[in-house]
Amino acid sequence: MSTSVYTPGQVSEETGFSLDTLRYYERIGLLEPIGRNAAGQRRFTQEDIGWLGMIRCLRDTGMPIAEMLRFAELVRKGEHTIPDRIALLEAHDRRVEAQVGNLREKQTAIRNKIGYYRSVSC
Amino acid sequence: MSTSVYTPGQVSEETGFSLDTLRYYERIGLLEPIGRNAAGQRRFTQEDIGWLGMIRCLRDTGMPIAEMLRFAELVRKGEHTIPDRIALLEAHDRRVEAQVGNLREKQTAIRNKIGYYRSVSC
DNA sequence: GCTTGACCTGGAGCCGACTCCAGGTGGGAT
DNA sequence: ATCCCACCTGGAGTCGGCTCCAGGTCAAGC
Repeated sequence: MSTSVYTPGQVSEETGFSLDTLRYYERIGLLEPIGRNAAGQRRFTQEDIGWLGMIRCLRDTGMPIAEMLRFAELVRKGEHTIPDRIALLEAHDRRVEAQVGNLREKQTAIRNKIGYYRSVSC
Repeated sequence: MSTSVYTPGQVSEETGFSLDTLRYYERIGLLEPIGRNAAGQRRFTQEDIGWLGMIRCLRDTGMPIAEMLRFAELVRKGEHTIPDRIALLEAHDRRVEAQVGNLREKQTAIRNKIGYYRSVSC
């Protein structure tokens, strides 16, 4: 089993994060220091990519970076923080739920507006 | 029928926009110039409040201010822009739909993660 | 053996959307 | 009368989250 690694370009391609964003995330500690080859270039592992997938989920659901940092720290501190991680993710899940609810509600209003415009213009 | 007006404080209370945000929106032209009393203080009409409700919907569903400005201009230009307004709102509605879909998808992943953590820690 | 292109660094810049500030005015309740 | 509080203005500041830049290093293909 080859311990395959990925170049920044490949990771950017795969995760949708820009090269700058990947470097930025490493700088602020959202990613642990990424491994390097002899020339000092980053080589991401499968695990890094998995973690970036998690980051992607949290970002896309509106979690601020500050909170993702807290989550990252919990992960680093080891297994005994799993209950805390669950709590954090559950709280976030509730916010996502609320977000969807709010979105749906506002969407209905927008659709009503469209309907109104249609009734006026026809 | 009294043409009732509202103070900035009341409008802020009712719409959830801060006083500064209300002034900001007027400055950038998202609100038309708000009426004033003798002392130069703003007095919002029911219509202003209705428009702010629309703004609230669009903001909360992620429309950038630049696009709300375009919409505001259409509204100002009169009835003949109604088809354009419909088009704009429909495009936005599609984005909202996509947003909800993405949110749901990511939420599922987060819930799976929670489930995984539970399976590990129990 | 040279070019090309992907990568490196530290630091500055940008963008959207507010938010705050200083210094000033006016009006209603006590 | 006086106090206080809500309001006013123009302009500066903040914040989150990237994004860009200059100047440099390697590696591989032609």
